[in-house]
Amino acid sequence: MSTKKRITEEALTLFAQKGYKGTSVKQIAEAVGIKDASLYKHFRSKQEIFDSIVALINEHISNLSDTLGIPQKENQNVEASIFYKKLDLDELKDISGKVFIFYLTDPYISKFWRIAHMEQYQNDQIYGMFRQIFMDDAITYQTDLFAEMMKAGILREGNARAVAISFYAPIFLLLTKYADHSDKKDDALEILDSQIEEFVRVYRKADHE
Amino acid sequence: MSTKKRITEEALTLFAQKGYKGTSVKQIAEAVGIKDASLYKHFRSKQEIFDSIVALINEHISNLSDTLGIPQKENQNVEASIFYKKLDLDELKDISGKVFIFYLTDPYISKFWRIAHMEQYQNDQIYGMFRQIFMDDAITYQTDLFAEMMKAGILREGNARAVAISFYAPIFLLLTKYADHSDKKDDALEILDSQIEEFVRVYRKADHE
DNA sequence: GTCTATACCAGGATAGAC
DNA sequence: GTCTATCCTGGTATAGAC
Repeated sequence: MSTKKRITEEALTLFAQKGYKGTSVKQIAEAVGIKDASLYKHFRSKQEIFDSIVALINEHISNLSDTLGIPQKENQNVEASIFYKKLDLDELKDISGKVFIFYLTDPYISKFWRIAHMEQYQNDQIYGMFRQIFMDDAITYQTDLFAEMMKAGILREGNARAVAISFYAPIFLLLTKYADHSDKKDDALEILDSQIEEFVRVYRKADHE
Repeated sequence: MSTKKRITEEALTLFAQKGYKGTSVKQIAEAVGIKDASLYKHFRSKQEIFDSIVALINEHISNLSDTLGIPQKENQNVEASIFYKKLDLDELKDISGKVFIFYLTDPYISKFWRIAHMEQYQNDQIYGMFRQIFMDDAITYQTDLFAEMMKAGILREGNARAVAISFYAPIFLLLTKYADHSDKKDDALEILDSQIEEFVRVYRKADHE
């Protein structure tokens, strides 16, 4: 791996542990195995290292949405997605658990989550990314999904957005609670399962039981 | 107000804006209207100022639970609380809105929320306080409340804890989203209302409609 | 209990040799 | 592209006069 890339990766780890201000360029350089002065041949400033992290995470997340088959942009055509058409409640349960565990254990996502929380009030860019990905996009996606499922007669009729928030908010809370404790992810999964069971119990249409 | 108290208050404001590392003792002193050196007659270190903030918030929150009539400790006797016995779903809606707005606008709570998010990975104490108050205690409280309401026949039978998380998690998500935007609190309230309406629609027992 | 002056150090960044 | 040496700034904290 190029030295430049290694600097970005090590900085990501350190910023996620101790925050931007809590990490010195010397520490980053040490982690890479060079002197701090050498680092300035690759980046012009500490801020520029941070910016490269933002770019790295953006890139990583773009790749993810391809892999997971989950649309990232809100203007994406929901009806066109195969994903939606065939998804029933059991699949919902299954895929939620997988996405949850993924978010909890993926090294980029979990570090991004930590940095976003620490730097949200100092850095508009990371704050915006966090809100878009983990709040706005996630809720929009679930809303569209549930609206489709209501149309398809899988889900009880209702306010799709409110239902989506009811479904997603517990996942968000669990991510907040366990983002830094992936060792306790079994506890988190147990709670998640009972949440989804409760959701299915309440929202599944009678004729699908 | 004593100078010592004023230092704590100004530091609370500044730490909530720019974080612990992002705030210098000079800035705190300026906000108070004294020189930074004078500050050391009241506190022996910057860390000690931070500790006084933790104490201040703890005190404030203790006072709150008296005012709001909401038990803070999990070992408190739930059945004994008058609050529980007479609460029906309309009251739930009403009190949730009030507590939500309070959390969003109370200067101590909102600043505590911000500091807790920024310093959670550097400071075990504030991290623990945040989790206890906004996660564990809140959920325990709601769980006991809903269990009582199920017994009383107000709420549909079910997994009280899962129902509690379904109810509380959207509030938590909204607090996260709007903690620093109390100007947009009307937007937040609107979403909150539709969440509670959806909750009531689903969980209210038929004979109570 | 407030001030001025100052010690001390760490962090970000640059210069220039190799 | 890495190193050593160095600069500069700003932050925490202390000393001592008033």
